Amino acid sequence: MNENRPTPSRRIAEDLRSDITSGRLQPGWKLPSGRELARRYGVTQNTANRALSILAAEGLIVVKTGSGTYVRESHPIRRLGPDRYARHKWQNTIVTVHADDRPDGETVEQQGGQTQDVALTEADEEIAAALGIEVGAPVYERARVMTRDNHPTHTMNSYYRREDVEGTAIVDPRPGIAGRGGGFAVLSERGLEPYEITEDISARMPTTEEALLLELPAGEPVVEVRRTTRTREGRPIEYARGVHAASRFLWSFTYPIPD
Amino acid sequence: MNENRPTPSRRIAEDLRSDITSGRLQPGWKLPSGRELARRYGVTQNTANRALSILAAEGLIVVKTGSGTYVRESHPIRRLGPDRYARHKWQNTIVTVHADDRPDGETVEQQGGQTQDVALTEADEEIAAALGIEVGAPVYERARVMTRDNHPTHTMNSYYRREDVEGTAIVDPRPGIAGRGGGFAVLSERGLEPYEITEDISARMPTTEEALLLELPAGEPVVEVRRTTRTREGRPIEYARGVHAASRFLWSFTYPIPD
DNA sequence: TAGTGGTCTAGACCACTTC
DNA sequence: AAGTGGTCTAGACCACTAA
Repeated sequence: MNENRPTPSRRIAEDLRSDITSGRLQPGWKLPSGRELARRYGVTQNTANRALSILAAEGLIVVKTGSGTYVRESHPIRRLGPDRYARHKWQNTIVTVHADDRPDGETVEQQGGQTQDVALTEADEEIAAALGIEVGAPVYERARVMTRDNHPTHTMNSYYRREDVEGTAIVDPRPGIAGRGGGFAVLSERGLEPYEITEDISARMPTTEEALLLELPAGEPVVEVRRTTRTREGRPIEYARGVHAASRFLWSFTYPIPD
Repeated sequence: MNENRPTPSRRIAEDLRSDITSGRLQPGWKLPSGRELARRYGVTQNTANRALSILAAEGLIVVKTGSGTYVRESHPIRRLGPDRYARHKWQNTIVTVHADDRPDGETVEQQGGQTQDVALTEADEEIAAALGIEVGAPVYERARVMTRDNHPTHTMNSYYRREDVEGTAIVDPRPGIAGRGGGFAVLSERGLEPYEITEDISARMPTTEEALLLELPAGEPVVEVRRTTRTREGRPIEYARGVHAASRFLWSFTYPIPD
């Protein structure tokens, strides 16, 4: 099947798409209803709906069932660079347990919140390789869901060797500890000062669970970030895996050209 | 509408999905046909097809019209890091014009090829900002489509200030010049040695044109890379914008934690 | 309660691939 | 020629939203 044979639904989608990209339909505006499009183009409602779902899969519109379909509004995009791990942001952090009376440094996450779950589990192959331990070895998992303006934006699951964090605030299941820098501060106190980070970045479509958890509209991919943190000696102290709603973030790296 | 109400099509999709993730259906294997599923589940072919298109949108299967649907096979993933720009890869490159008699250094791109289009055009806002010039100023655009095993993997459009590359091999429309390092070598000869790179990385669904050009299956997002190259003095000499098939690449960055 | 998107059945045809 | 995915009409019902 020629992927671009003009079928009625594709023609309708095309019209609407050009209305959107040209600005005739502004972000946030409501599109004609499926029944209205059906009437206008002399097709079935089913066919008109198909046109809408094409645009939804492209991420151009957002569907609010029962209400209508709307031109997608772009969120402000957060630029993520190495700075967000900067030492001065956690170096002098007093590790408190309650989110409310945290002194400062957490203005980084302003307007943001997070849930937290801590569990002792076993290292799978990926975690084991990253932390330099055996598969099945006990690791602490700190699972977080970050939110912004009351909507989830990304998850971040950190893994630590058991002996590295046993008894520390990291393992305290109460929320509040270790926003961005708390974990690093705790590790530092333990003599495991973070020195180097490796970030691996890739993108894919979300699983159904992720789509639900992150409230992703149809047509929104996710970016997967795998982060390994090591001491100056190269000893891995944290492995983290995060899933981000793609439209809300941008990763930025600046580096000198290597020899 | 509850996004997870179990409808017939979703139930079928769910069954197939678990067959795939569990390994009962191996990558490359053929799924039951729509008509067969319809018969098995007692639904319309239309409904069965809908189930398949759900999986396609998730990127789990690949559809070969007229032949069948198949469990998606994962490509080998290329890991992209700063090394690919390393000086030794282009420092001593003799800039030849024909791809065939290139001395070496291009083993980097083994099994790969590229098309090339050069044009003199006008800087849009984004390009102008990156290159530090006025909007509408003349820039050379070098548009490339990279292929691997005869399939396109990504595009890369580079932009240069006109005066920087006028008369150089970069502007020669014949293919062959400037695979990875050629452009850098030429700029170096002009006294504009690349020193620092900034890469901005984001992901989204492809436009219809991109999907066609990159032969993207349904449910494959793209990663957009914006690269700015500067001299030691901070003078921008190249701005490039690339679109990558997400499933074929991974970006990796290692850096010390900043202060 | 009226309007919205979402989904379904039943039946049909098209373009493509495979043999 | 048989089988495949893709799409369509016609008509129907459901769950949800908003007034």
